[in-house]
Amino acid sequence: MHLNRFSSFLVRPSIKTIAEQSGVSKTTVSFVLNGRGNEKNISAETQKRVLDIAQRLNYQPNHLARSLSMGRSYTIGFVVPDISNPFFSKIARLVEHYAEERGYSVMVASTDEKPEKEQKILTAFTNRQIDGVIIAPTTELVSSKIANLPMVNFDRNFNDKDDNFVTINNSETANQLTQKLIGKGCQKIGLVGLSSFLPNINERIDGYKEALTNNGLFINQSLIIDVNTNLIKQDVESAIHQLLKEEVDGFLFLNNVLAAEGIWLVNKHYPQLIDKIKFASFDNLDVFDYAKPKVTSALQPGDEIARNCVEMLFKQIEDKEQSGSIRLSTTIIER
Amino acid sequence: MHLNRFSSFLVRPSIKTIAEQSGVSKTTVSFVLNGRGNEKNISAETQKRVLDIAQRLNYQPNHLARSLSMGRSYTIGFVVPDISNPFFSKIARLVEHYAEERGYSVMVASTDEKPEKEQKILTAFTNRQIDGVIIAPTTELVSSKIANLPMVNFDRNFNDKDDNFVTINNSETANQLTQKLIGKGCQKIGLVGLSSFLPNINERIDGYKEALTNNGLFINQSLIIDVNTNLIKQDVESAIHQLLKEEVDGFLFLNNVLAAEGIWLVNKHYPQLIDKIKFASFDNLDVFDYAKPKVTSALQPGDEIARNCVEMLFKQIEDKEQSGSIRLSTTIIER
DNA sequence: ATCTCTTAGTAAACCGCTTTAGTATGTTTA
DNA sequence: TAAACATACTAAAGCGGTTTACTAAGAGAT
Repeated sequence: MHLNRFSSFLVRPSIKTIAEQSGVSKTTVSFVLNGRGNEKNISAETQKRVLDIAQRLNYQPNHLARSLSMGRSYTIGFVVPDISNPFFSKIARLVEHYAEERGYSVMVASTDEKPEKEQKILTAFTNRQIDGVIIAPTTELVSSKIANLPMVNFDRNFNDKDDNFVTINNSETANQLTQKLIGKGCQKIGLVGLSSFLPNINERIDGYKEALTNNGLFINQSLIIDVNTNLIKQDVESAIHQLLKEEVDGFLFLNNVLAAEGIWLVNKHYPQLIDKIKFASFDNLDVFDYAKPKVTSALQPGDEIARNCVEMLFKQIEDKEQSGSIRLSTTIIER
Repeated sequence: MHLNRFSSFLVRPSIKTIAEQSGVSKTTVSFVLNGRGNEKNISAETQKRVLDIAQRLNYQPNHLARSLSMGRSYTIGFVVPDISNPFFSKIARLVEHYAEERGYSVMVASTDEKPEKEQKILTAFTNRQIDGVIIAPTTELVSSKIANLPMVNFDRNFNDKDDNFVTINNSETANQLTQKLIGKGCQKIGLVGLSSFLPNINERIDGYKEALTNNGLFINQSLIIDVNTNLIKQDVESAIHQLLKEEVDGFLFLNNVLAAEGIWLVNKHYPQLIDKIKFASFDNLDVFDYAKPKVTSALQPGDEIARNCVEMLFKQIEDKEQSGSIRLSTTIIER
């Protein structure tokens, strides 16, 4: 055994310490501290004695030992492509909040949209015995499914079965955003998306196409651009140039990162066009509130997403019950 | 013992399983799997046999058991006021990255600037036996210091001794930002800050005052406003009204949240003034790049902050060595 | 022929908790 | 007056690892 960091001058009290000092067995101490004293017929005096001593020693349970013994760590994982993306960090905050309410802690990690990194993270987390994971996956997660880890997907999903999945009405939202642009007079709308192999992104593209068709506009494949996640800066830049060469009069960005980057580039390279072109974006950003140009955006219900994810996960962990999928509505913010 | 989630149909192999299947003791398996086979005189054949079987069974170590035994969890905590604040979430991402490089996982939590919540989080984390914590504290953390948990402070610090602390040159940066505003013709600069009991905030205020004095401008206390963290929206709104009543021609915001809120409000209530007033903000926001009005901001070196925090923490954890404080430089981005 | 070294391992304690299957004593009930 | 029951507790195994202190067998040195 290694020395732990307390042993040199201060030993963290364990239930053994309490047991010795109160003259009862470890078993009794464990029962009392877990509030099972009455159920287990421990007399009131003994219970009081144990509790007093625990308090006096400022006893804190070793959660690791507890977890090892119970096969439950009361810790969940939150795995996303990039925790510094405001969309994800807002949800992280809320997940943390709802998890804490139930005594769970949260480990986070970013996958960078890389399947190998995702796999590594999931392995590290399951080895740490997390009880479940909330994830915006980058790939199919087959091997973790096999390991039978309770899991809730959000934002995207690769399973054929729409199990344990929290998402938004992607195609409808894209349809509405496109409709707004058309309503503002746009006739030629460029779409800047990414990772079009992601189901949620595909739905967004479908919504966009639907809106065009409904309004008698052409679907022009050269106006639909798929950016490489690993080359966002460069790819968005060439997308902007290309689309403006095609003389688009509106942009639909499929997420906040693309929108922020794209708008910045239009500002930089084509300031004369900035007032003539309309912008719409999936995901809201706080700054859209005051920044120019005005951007029409789709606000995802972060709080509901987080709450549903946590609830679904706990349903799996605690009740061994699977959930179906939930599709939440976005709020279109017109500016 | 509870059944763990595998037991119904699939038992996770343990070193015991490997030991049985390879006909050696648990001890030997442990040595081999930890790469100490040669050191411990385990023959090459035995090592190969053990490793092969481990691989075939797809053995994954139970990190909890390991941690319990070793008194080390290879997990650290990252505790900030609000993980959804981009300043913190960016650092979180980097901390996660540097921690992962060394095989550590990261638990995060938000304190909401509330000391009781901070204390609860720290208790939950230490009970989970984290090896150390990187924290932007809201209070003095006396009790955790007593528990002897390796800890690195960043952004702010309440200890008299400047130990294990990563920060930026607050007063110099505030001075420079103020100077920039003056250089743009401002004569009456309103300061919107918060939590002025925080040492780092105080330094920023000092820098602001210094710049005024150096330029022969008056320090007017009624232009220095302290916002209540729990009432940011309301307080910033009244601050803006009050300062504009005083006819300020420049704003210095002491962090990104205040800046975003303040600029939005000026835009909303005083659009006619937006081009006449100059804005400067501590912390950069991506949107400052393209948003109007132009904001001069101080970019904190997130990567260096994160790297230094992680390094300092590991110095404490692994080498039992304390570090002094590091003060990093910001980059002023003029717009 | 004995002593010492090296090689190749292993038994068992331990980390701190939970839980099962008891025990011992007194109290009812038939 | 023995059997059944309730009360108040406990010993010990187990979770899955790590580590210390040994053992047993063969090789080399004296």
